[in-house]
Amino acid sequence: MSEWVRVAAMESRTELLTGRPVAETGRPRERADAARNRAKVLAAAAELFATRDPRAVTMDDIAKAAGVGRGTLYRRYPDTVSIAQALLDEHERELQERLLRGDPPLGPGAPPADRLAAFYAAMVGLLDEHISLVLGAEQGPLRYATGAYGFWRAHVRVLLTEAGVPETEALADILLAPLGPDVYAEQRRRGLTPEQITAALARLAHGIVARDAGR
Amino acid sequence: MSEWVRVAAMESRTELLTGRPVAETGRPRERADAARNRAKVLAAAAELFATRDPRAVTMDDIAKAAGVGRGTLYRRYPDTVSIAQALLDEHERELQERLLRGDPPLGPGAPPADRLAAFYAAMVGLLDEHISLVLGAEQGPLRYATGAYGFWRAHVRVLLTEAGVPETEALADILLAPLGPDVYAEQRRRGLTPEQITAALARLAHGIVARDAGR
DNA sequence: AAATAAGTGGACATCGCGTCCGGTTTGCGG
DNA sequence: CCGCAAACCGGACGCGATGTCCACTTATTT
Repeated sequence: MSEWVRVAAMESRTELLTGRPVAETGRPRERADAARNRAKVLAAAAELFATRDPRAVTMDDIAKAAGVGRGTLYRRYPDTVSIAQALLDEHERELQERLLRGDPPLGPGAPPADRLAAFYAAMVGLLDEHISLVLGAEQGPLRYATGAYGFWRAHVRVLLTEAGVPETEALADILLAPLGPDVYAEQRRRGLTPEQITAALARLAHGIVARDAGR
Repeated sequence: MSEWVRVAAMESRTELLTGRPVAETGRPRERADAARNRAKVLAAAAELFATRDPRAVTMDDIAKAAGVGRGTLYRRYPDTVSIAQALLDEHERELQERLLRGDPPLGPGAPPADRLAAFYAAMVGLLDEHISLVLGAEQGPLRYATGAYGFWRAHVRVLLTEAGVPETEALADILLAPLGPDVYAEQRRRGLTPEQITAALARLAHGIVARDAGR
C-alpha cells in the first residue's frame, strides 16, 4: 500500500519514533495528528510485544490498544513485523555505530578474532534485552531481507577477510546463524545464561579465526 | 483430538507411509479405507510441498488434492507441519542410523572433528534433497520440539565431549544453527552451492574441535 | 474562512483454521 | 451370509485475522 509508507518505515528511523517532520525532502511533511497517532501506535505496540507472546500480537490488538482504527494502522505499517522492526531499529543503529567507529575491541583496532567475539557479546546483549521485539520482528525468512542482517553480514565478512579466512561468503551466514532469535530463545528456555552463550560464541570466534591472524 | 492420532504420527514411521497395520499392539488395527486415504494424503502432500511454496501449503489444499474431507485430514494430522515431518522422518531415520552404526567418518571410529564434518556434509545433503519438505516442516520454533533435533543435538554433544571441548551445552545449539532450513535456503538463494556450504561447515568443524583431539 | 489534501476509522469481503456431527463403510460375531 | 457396533468420512459451521475501501473529519494553505 501507498509506496512511501514502506519507504518511511525503512528510512529515517529516529524520525519514525519521534514523529519529527521529514526535513529537506520533497514529500509533504507529516501532519500533526498523524504524528500523534504514530506515537500512540508505537507506544502501544512496544507495550504489547513486551507483555504477551510477541508472535501472537495482531494488527487488531495494536490498533485497539492504540485507540486507532485498522485503516490508520495499515496506512503506515503493512504488518506487525514492520512495527517491531521500527522499534528495534534504534538499538541496532547504535550497535552498528559502535562497530564502525567505537572503541576496540568492538570498533576498529583490535585483532579480528577479538572483534568477532566482541560483536557476538554485543549481539547477545541486544538479543537478551529486546528478545520480545526480536521475536516479533522475525517471523518467517524476513530476517535476511532486513537491512540490519546485511550489515551484520558485511561486518563479519570484513573481519574474516582481514584475518585471511577463505570462504567468507558461506561462513558469514554460518557464523550469524547462532544469533537467530529462535536459536537464542531456545537456549534461554533451556536454562542457559547469556554468559554461557557468550562464552561459547567466543570459543567459536577464536576457533574460526586464529587469535593472532590479521594483525 | 484423539490422542493416539498424534501418537501414530510420531511413532512407527514406515508404517505411517506404508499403511501397514500396527503389529503387536492392543490398539485396534487400522481399517482398510483409512489406510487408503492416508496414502492418498501423503502422496498429495508430497506433491504439493514439492510444487509450490512449502510454507504456503494449507490443510485445505492437501485435503482437496487428496480428494478427502477436512475432517479426515485433521483426524490424523493436526497441521501441515506434522505431515511434512511424517514425510521427512524416513530420511532422517536413515541418517541417524548411519551416525550410530555406519562406517567412519560418519559412524564411530573416526576422530570427532572428522565425524562432525561428515555429519555436516550429510546434513547438507539431506537439506538440499528435501529442502521443500524441510521448509514445510519448520514453521516457527517447532524445530526444537522435534525428536530429530534432540538427536542431532545429542550427537554433537557427544562428539564435543569426546574431543574434550567444554561448554557443549551451549555449543551444540550454536553448531546446529547453521543447519536451520531458512539459513540454508537463504544461502542457496544467494547462489552458494552445496559444496561451498559444506566446505565452510567443515572449516567450522575443524575450527571448533582440534583435528587431533579425542583420539 | 474556504479550499484542498491528508489522514481517519470501521464496515466488508476473504481466507484459513479447527470442530462437530449426520451419514457411510468396514470388519467381526453370529 | 447377515446385521451391528465401531471406526471413519467429509462438508458445513463458527471463529478470528487479514487487508481493502471509502465516506467522513481534520490540518494546513492561501
